[in-house]
Formats: sequence, C-alpha cells, structure tokens
Amino acid sequence: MRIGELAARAGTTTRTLRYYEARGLLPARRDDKGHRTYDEGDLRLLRQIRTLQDFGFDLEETRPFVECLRAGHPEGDSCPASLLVYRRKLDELDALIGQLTAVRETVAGQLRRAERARDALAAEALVPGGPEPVCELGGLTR
Amino acid sequence: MRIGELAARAGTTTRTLRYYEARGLLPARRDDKGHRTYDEGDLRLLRQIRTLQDFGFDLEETRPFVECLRAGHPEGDSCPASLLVYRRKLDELDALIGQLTAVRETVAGQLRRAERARDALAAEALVPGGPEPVCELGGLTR
DNA sequence: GCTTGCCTTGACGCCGACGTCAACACCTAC
DNA sequence: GTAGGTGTTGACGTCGGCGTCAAGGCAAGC
Repeated sequence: MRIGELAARAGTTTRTLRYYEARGLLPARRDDKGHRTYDEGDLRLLRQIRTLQDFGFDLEETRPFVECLRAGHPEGDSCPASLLVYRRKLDELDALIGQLTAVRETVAGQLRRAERARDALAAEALVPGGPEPVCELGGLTR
Repeated sequence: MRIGELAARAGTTTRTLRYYEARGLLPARRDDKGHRTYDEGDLRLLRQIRTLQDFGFDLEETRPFVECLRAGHPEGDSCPASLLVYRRKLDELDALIGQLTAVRETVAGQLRRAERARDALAAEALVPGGPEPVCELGGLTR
C-alpha cells in the first residue's frame, strides 16, 4: 500500500505520514520507484498514534507505544514504558483539570460579583430621589 | 513612569508592554525623548490584563475589560461586554474540563486494562507446567 | 500527445505571546 | 573618555503539528 491509501485508511493526510517519518516515528519502505510502501502493520501503528493523539498525547509520548507494537507485543501498552506514559499523562490531566476547575470557580465568582454590582447600580438608579446616574452604565440604560 | 519601571511593578517585561502597545491594547504616551511614559492608571490596566491572562484568557479577550476601565468604570468587568467574555469563558472551561475528564477516565481504564493483562501474563509464566514464556515480556522479568 | 492523478523533495506559512538579538541614542557616574 | 544602564525600532526565533505551495517524475487513459 502506498502513502495515499494508508492516509485515507487511517483518516489522515499524506503530509502527516511524511511528518511522522521525518520524526522517525513511522519509517517507510520504498518500492523501485522510490515511493513509500506500507503494510497492515504500519496501519496498526498509525492507528495507535492517532488514538493517543486524539487523547492529547504529544507525538513523542506515542513513541513507546509504537515501539512496543513494533517489538511484537500484542498491544502498544504491553510494555512498561507505555504504562509510565499513561501514569504521567494521568498526573498531568489531574493537575490540569484541577487548575482549570479552580479557574472556573474563580471566574464564576467574578461573574457573580460583577452581576451583583451591576444590579445594585441599576436598583439605585431607579430609586426616586436616589443618586443621579454617574455615566451611561455601559449601555445598560438603553 | 517609563517602560522598565512599569514592567517591573507589574512583574512582566518591557517586551510584553511593547507587544501590548503594538496590539493596540495598552498605548503609551511619549516624552520629549520619544520614551514611553505611563501612569498609575496604566498600571491598573496592565494588572487587569495580567490577571485575566493568568486565568487563561486570550489577549483579545482582555480587551473589553481594558476598554471598560479606560472608559472610567469602577472595574474592568463593570461593562456588559466583559460579562459576555466571562460567560463565554465559563462555557469554554466547562467544555474543556468535561473533555479532559472523559479522556482521563479513558486513559485510566486503559492503564487498568494493560496492568491486568501484564499481571495475567506474569502469573501464567509462574505456573509450573504452564505455557512457556513467549518473549521477554518487555523488561518485566529482569 | 496531453491531461489526470499519484508520487517525490524542499521550503515557507501558521498560530499566540512573547524572547532575543542587532544597532543605535541618550544620560549618568567614575 | 568610557562604561553602564536606560530607552528606541526592526526583525528573526520559539514551540508542535502539520497545511500549503512549488517544481518535478512516472504511469494510465483518451
């Protein structure tokens, strides 16, 4: 199979495959015309890469999985190096999710505070005899 | 105050300030020597920008807050446009956290599965009269 | 013969938020 | 005088994962 077919079967592009080869991740054999040739095993490697990429793994993080498969192991994660990557990624995800959740709460708090301040100003402006409006209130009044 | 002092007081760099000016976010007055000059108000604007940046807001997303402050409002989020950015960011964060959490669970499941497979293989290898080891088990055996 | 389609290599573009370096001007201190 | 610290503009580099274009080769079909 040549590069176009492999790309199509994996749902990616030829540019991506050439990039992987340049990175040493998915080397290709060549036919007599200098065209890259791949087999079903390469498709398996490629699918492993793409799956991990979809999970947010860096390309370099997929390397242990690919090498594990190429070494003849039944799965990309049949090797200790792959398990280490899994654990490292889990730690990263936990840290990131924690940070994002904290930011989310902070932003939500800021939004509530800002909305209360806005409503307080709007209420004040409606009180007869209350303080006269200072400025245009950011478009709220019209 | 000149650019170096403002940068130091905001805990950032002169390069960053020049970048903000180039983006039209934080324009500077000039003194007779062509040097940028800033006042305390600019420091306030800059701190608003940096706070939002720390939360993961894009530079463009900080613009409504900066313009709100520059329009004389008491806070950067005293304007409706800023509240919209807050809400959009909350939605983004929720979506992102949801995706990351799903990925986290998937990866955790993969890790558990791979560890079970590894342990099963190791146990098999220890059974007297069991199947002979196929290969080197990815470094587990030594 | 000519177009179409697949392949090749090489090289630049992109995104965001700056870092870094070059080459120069200015002021102060020693 | 000169070294050091401040400022200026301009321009290229960074990171990852490719997209996109250029210029060319080789085969099949009309």
